[in-house]
Amino acid sequence: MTRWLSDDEMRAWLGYRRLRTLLDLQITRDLAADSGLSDADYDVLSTVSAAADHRMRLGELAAAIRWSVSRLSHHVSRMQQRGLVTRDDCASDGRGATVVLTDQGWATIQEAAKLHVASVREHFIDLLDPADLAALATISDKVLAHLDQVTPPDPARKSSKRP
Amino acid sequence: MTRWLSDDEMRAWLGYRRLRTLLDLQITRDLAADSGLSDADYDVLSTVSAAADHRMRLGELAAAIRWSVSRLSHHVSRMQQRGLVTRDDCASDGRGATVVLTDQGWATIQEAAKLHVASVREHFIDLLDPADLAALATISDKVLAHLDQVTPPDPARKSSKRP
DNA sequence: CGCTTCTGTTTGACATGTCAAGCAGACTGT
DNA sequence: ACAGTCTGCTTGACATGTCAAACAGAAGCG
Repeated sequence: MTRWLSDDEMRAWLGYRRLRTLLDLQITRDLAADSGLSDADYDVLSTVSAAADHRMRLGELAAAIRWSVSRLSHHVSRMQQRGLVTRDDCASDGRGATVVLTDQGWATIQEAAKLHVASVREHFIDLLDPADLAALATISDKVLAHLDQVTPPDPARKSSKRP
Repeated sequence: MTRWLSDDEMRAWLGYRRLRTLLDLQITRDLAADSGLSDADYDVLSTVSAAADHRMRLGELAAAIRWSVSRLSHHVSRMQQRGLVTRDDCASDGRGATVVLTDQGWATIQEAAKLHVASVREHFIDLLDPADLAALATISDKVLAHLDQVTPPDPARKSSKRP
């Protein structure tokens, strides 16, 4: 009954799996060594720094980086301790919380971004030729299009399969 | 100074990043729903089940799935509680611990594997054509070859860069 | 208004991962 | 054989992630 993976399919799948494991490990390691940031920190800082005024509603931010709101709330508390961000009340909504980059946070992410790009180039992008990059983009487009259907990014989710 | 990513490079990198995030999420979700296993559980069970006699030294197992020994030790304890594996003394080395699949563990992984393959096909492999699969294998080969140099799989590691 | 319900966020309890000891059995050289 | 060291594993303290409950303000409605 089960359609097992052929050799080629297995090679692609295991390749992806191992790539994911080792590449992420390496990039995380570099990031920590170079800038003292975790991947999580980097995601938060880079996303907020791209927003107008370097500030963003907590919920929006969580959605942007696909985290649970609770995870973000905890993590922002920790980053706040370290002086990277601040929490601010939201003018238009009394319940709201706004995450704001501190000066230190801004300085940190600017420096980190440079080193991070270097790391990404060294361990990934610069190893690939244009055809590889194009193929990768194609692959992710295909898969992401499918996943967006299965689990809509935000509208009423009813998980078509696996109830 | 910094060589930022071009549009194409950025597309490939972000595509990979998002792919990794969402695909893993989906597959993890399926695995939990279908078989009550976490990714971690699956890695352990499938690796041990592939070994002779369904048993494996703790250290070897840790190396095979690229975990720290400590992580594995903790996790095996939890899986032991759930009746999926057992710990056994090692005949040839008094310090050694051997992880052994229980009957329940074996039954579980066999069932889980079927559903897992289906999930991998549905959300990934079956979405790609042979050219995509080949490209993916090429990409991971290139990157993994590089990473193996930077951080040797086990021999004396001296981390050439970033001291 | 005053109620009910909804929403955005926080919180606490608990699961899982990491790091640095701790420990006991194996190995080595004298 | 035995002191010193190495190895394989376990443990405990702590960091981070998840889930469900608790809240307070916003919204809709009689």
